Formats: sequence, C-alpha cells, structure tokens
Amino acid sequence: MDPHLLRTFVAVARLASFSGAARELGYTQSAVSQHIAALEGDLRAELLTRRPVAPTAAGVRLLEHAGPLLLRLDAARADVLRLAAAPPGRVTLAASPLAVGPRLLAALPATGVTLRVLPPAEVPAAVATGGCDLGLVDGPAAPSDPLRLPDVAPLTVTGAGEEELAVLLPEGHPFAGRAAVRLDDLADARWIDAPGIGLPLTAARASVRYEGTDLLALCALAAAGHGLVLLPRRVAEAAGAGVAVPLSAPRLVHRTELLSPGAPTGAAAALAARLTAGSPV
Amino acid sequence: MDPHLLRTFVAVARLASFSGAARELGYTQSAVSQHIAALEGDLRAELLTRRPVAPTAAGVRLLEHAGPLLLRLDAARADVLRLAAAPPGRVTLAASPLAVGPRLLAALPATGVTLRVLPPAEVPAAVATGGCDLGLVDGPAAPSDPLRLPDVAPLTVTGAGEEELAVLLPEGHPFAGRAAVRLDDLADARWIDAPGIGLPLTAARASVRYEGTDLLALCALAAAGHGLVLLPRRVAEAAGAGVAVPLSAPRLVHRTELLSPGAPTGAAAALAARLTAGSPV
DNA sequence: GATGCTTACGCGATTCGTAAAGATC
DNA sequence: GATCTTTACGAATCGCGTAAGCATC
Repeated sequence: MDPHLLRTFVAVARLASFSGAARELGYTQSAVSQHIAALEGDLRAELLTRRPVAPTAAGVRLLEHAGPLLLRLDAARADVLRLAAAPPGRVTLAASPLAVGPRLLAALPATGVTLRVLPPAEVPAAVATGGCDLGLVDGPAAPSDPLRLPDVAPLTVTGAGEEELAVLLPEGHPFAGRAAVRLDDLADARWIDAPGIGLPLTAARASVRYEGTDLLALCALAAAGHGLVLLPRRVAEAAGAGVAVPLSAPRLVHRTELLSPGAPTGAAAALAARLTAGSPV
Repeated sequence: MDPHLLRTFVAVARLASFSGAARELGYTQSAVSQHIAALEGDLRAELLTRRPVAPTAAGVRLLEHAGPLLLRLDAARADVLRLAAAPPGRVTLAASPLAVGPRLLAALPATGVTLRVLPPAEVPAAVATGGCDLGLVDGPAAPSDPLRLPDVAPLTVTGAGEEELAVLLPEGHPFAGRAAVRLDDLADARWIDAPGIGLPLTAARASVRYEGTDLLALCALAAAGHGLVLLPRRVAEAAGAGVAVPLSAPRLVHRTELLSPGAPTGAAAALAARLTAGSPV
C-alpha cells in the first residue's frame, strides 16, 4: 500500500487506461502495470478489469479510500514544509463565495493579501495542502453550532460570524410578499443546486444545477424563476433582482468559519485576528 | 513520506528512544536512525531533538497528521482485504456501552455473534480497520441530526434509534424532585467526565474523571454525589440508585447509529437490518 | 495488424544489517 | 565508562526501463 502505487491506481482508474496514466505520471506503461500488479498482489484481489479498464468492486472500494488518503498525505507534507519555511510577508486567503462579506472586506489590509475564491468544498483542502495560509468557509448551521467540515487534516477552526438566512424568490412568487417563510412550506419547490457556492441543503430535489462560483449569475437564475436559492439575507437583498424572504424555520443561520493550519503566525495571525474579532463563537 | 518512515517516527516519538522503537518494530537502531534522517531530509526540518529524544515543533505538527493518516491507511487495507475474504458466518459487532440497549438485545440472533464493547471514540476505528463487521455508536445530538463522528474512513452510517436524555442526580439533590431540568440550570454543577462511556458535553467543567466502560460503576459514582452524568433516560432510571430527571432544554436526544464498511453482506446484513428496523432516520 | 497490457531481464538505486565512530551523561 | 545515536560500507532487494510476448479489437 505504498502511496505511489495508490496514486498510480487512481490515475489509471480515472483515465481508464494504463498507458494514459503512464503518460500523466511520467512512467512507462510497464511500470504502471507493475504498480497495479503489486497492489493486486498485496491486497490479494483484482482491482481493475482490463479491456476495458474499469475498477472492480474491490477497486471501487479502494478508490473511496485512496482520495482522502492521498489528500491527507499531501496535507501533512505541505503543513510541515510550510512550518519550516520562513513566514511570508504575503498572505493567501482562500474563501468560499458567500464568505466574502463586509467583515472580510473590512479586515483586509491595504496590501499583501491574495484572495482566492473557491467552492466551499475545496477550501479546507486548499488550506491543508498549503496553497493558502488561511481559509474562510461558510455553510448553514444551527445557531452557534460548528459547521460540518470534511476533516482532511487537523485544522484549527474558529467561528467568524453568523448571519440570518433568506430565500431568494422570483418576483411574483406566491410567497414573495411574506415577511418570512418556513423551509417546510417550500418542500415541493424547485431548488437550484450550486455546489460551487454552497448550502447544499436540498440537492436531492434540485432541478437546475449551477456550476461556478459567481453569485451574480446564481441570483439571476433564481430571480428568473429557474429555482430557489438559500442565501445570507444580506446577499439575497443585495441581489438587485428577485425578492428576499427571511427564513423563520428551521432555525438556521449562515455561519462563517476561519480555518488555519495550526496557530497562524506573522501577517496571517494579524489577518486572522481581524477576521474573528468580536466573533460569536 | 513513506508510511514506514512515518510509523517509525511515531514509535520513536512515543517511546522517546531510537533503540526502543527499533526493538518494538523489529529493526536495528541503525535502520531507525536512517528512517528519521530520511524523513528529516525529505521535509527539510529537524523533527526530533536527540538526547533527550523529543519532537520539535515541526515534529509535533507531523505527529498530529501521522496518527489519522496511518489509521486511514490501515482502514483502507483492512477494508479491501475483508471485501476479498469470504463472508464469515460469525459476525462481530462493536458497540459503545450506551448503545447496548433493548433494541440491540432484541436484534441479536441466537448464535454467531460476538459483541465487543468499546469506548465510543474507538468504535469507528474498530469497524474501519476490520476488527469488527458492524459498529453501534451513540452520542447526544439534536433530534434527527446525525452524530459528529471522526471520519477515519468512508463508513456507511445509518440511524438506529433516538431516546430521551436524563440527568442522573444523587438523592437529595435540590433538583431531584423536579419533573425536568434544563442544562443551563446545571451550568455550575460538577460533572463526571467519562470518555469511555460517552456524552463528553461538559468535559471542561468536569471534576471527576472516570475511565472505563462499566455503566454500573459510573451510575454508582453519580448516585454517591461525585458529579452528575447525562444518560439515556432509560439507563438513568434503571440505575437503581440516584434520581433520573429528564432533560427539557436544550432539545437533545440520545442517538444511536450503525456503522458498516460499505454495504453489509451475509449474516452482517441481516443483523444490520434488524438493528435499523423502524429507525427514525 | 494496430493498440494496449503483461512478462522477462538487466541496471541502478534503495534499504537494511554489521561494525566502528562519535556524542552525551 | 556506559549508553545511545550517527556514519561507513557491503549485500540483498527493489523499482524502473527496454524489449519481447500476448491478447483483444
């Protein structure tokens, strides 16, 4: 179960080709073949069918493990390397789209910060594997409850604010005039699934899927009646189109959390302090 | 970052000795020294101080990563190996103490099951690394919310019941006559921290710490006035000593969940079905 | 017959153990 | 001087590439 073998295995499975994986990894076909043979011998199970190349049941199972495993390995490596490297003057901050709010804008110093907007699911990995010094993720949560984040690595999590939630409805929607809505009332509604932006509460019933991290585009879709979106009230009201109706039940808030690998140092620590100043948790 | 090197590193750090780790792992001192040197060279950082042998800051950081990493690796290995092995007639079920309730007792078939009671924190690892075919964990949660489990491996989680919670008070406690208590009312009370049994809600304020998985002993401690314990109401009332007072706020329940690596098969599947029959989630 | 995976074989690199040297208490 | 880590060196092994073999489309 050498990580190299595992990496080769996932490449072969993804590309459905030994020779393709060899090209990608800079090996020869032969080496790739030997890698897979070594894995199969070690685990005493056939992991791939050849011709066509596809994972077997055991292979699928191994793939489920391999991804997080390799991610953690990279994270560990990057984390220790970063610790050894000199603390940079320039700070890189990863943030999910909905985490970019007034608090962040106020906390940013004049210079020396790079802001990288990513889908929320990728922020923890970006911080863990070292591309970024700090991360801001957001998501729905019960008041003062922490978010449920994938634990790719032992990250330090700090609360960085909670906001009211609202549903963005198209003009003329039956509920558009209401002062508040319950999620139950919208049980049969069509939702937009936007994994790049967040709040995957209702992915199962989603009819439209939006891939990307542009809030404006998502709001436009919602305002045009292609489906509903759950957003921080502040964002929904600033959308410029559609009607924002606050959510009254269940009692959920839009929560933002700051991620850092270990305790931040230097310029990152200063930014982290400003981001979490006066935080509810 | 070969896992072998990592394993050696954690052994050296744990034993604070190169030669000790060598003995434990079946290497020579020399090999261990070379392992550490290889790691340090790879990560370009000193990981251990020698004489005395202790992890440096970078070493501590690496240790935080190494544990979960090696656990996941073992889990992946065990999982695929188990898939390849013939499905055993005998099923091993890991369960935390509070998960052993009437539901489990009713679901057990007459023969062919081994029940292993472990601290809740160890159940996921036991299932993942293959010692057990199924696992039952418990913990406090908001109604119909899933438990927060460490994700050592991609396990299948299924709800297996929710129960009311109660606080076990000693006789004569000021609140002993009440019909219900709020957790806030007990904010200043002394609690017993029992990581082997669960519900680590208030570890920070705990005065007594109980290590072990015997419920009777814990209830005896609580009834004798050494501190309060939060338990499923059923357990608290059956304790035989002390007074059980249901919890009214916050709205928490005692939730039990079934863990299995992938979809269970054979005898394990039958047991899993009986354990989750009529489950609320 | 073309494409693509497997197997045979040789070379270079890795890794371990033995043994001697060095460091610290 | 005793204990413990590091370094030097040789032997076995491992891992990759070249090249030939084999199966499938």
